[in-house]
Amino acid sequence: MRRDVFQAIADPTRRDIINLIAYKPLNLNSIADNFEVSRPAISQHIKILMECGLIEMKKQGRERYCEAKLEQLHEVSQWIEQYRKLWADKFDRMDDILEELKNAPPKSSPEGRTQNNANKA
Amino acid sequence: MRRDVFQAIADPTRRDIINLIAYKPLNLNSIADNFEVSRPAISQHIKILMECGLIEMKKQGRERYCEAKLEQLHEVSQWIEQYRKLWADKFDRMDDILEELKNAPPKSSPEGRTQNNANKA
DNA sequence: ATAATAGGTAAGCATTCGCTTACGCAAATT
DNA sequence: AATTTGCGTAAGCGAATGCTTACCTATTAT
Repeated sequence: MRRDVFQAIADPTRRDIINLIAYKPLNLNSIADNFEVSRPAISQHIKILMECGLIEMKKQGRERYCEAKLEQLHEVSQWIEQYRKLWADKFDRMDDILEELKNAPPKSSPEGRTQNNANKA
Repeated sequence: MRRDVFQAIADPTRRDIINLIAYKPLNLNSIADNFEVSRPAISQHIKILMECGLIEMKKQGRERYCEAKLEQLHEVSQWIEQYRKLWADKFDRMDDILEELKNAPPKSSPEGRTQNNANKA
């Protein structure tokens, strides 16, 4: 039972769930109302999303509010980011921006980050 | 048989394959040499990566060189990007950059792109 | 021509996935 | 107290996944 963010967002229903609660937490039944599949199916998706940290549950009476905690997307983002220069300028200016980032001093970040240090291309 | 980029990069072996050939194309056996699993297993992974456009094959004699074509990662990147402001500043300055992008006029892009127009948060 | 090499693909198999129905329990309603 | 509502989870099932072995066709080497 692999459980990582890449796996979690591979399922379209789970991405839709994230879409749905990204900006406003919802309880489980409200989420399930937006889908064709059964409530238990949604419940299982939510469980997976929780297990890799993309969702947090706030218990409130008998309801469970699901709140998106998308920090973990960073892992995916980073993996893609390392290749961005191989394709990005076809779509946007992001690679220029990244170049700037590498050359400019950090703005508001203390220690503890070893970000753009190993870039071997 | 769903076949999309999210699904394709969900498998760690496939991500490793991409890693391996991102900067230098390799033929299939050379790729397979880097993994524990059998050559056919790798061949099947390559097939999947090809089917969603992340890899192209250049036939060269009896060898097939696999070349990474990572443009399709854009789809994943975009999906994540829309939520970046919900978490990014915990890790880097990207959200500031995105704000700048929205306010600044485009640098080297003509028409035909409707990028950062709908951002409802 | 024969053998070796590169690699595609089918068949089979164990495991995982996504879903359903069924059931259970706690909180809220009546 | 009894019922309803919200939700977790087990069991079961078909389909998909990832792997293997076996076999096949092309290209290259001898």
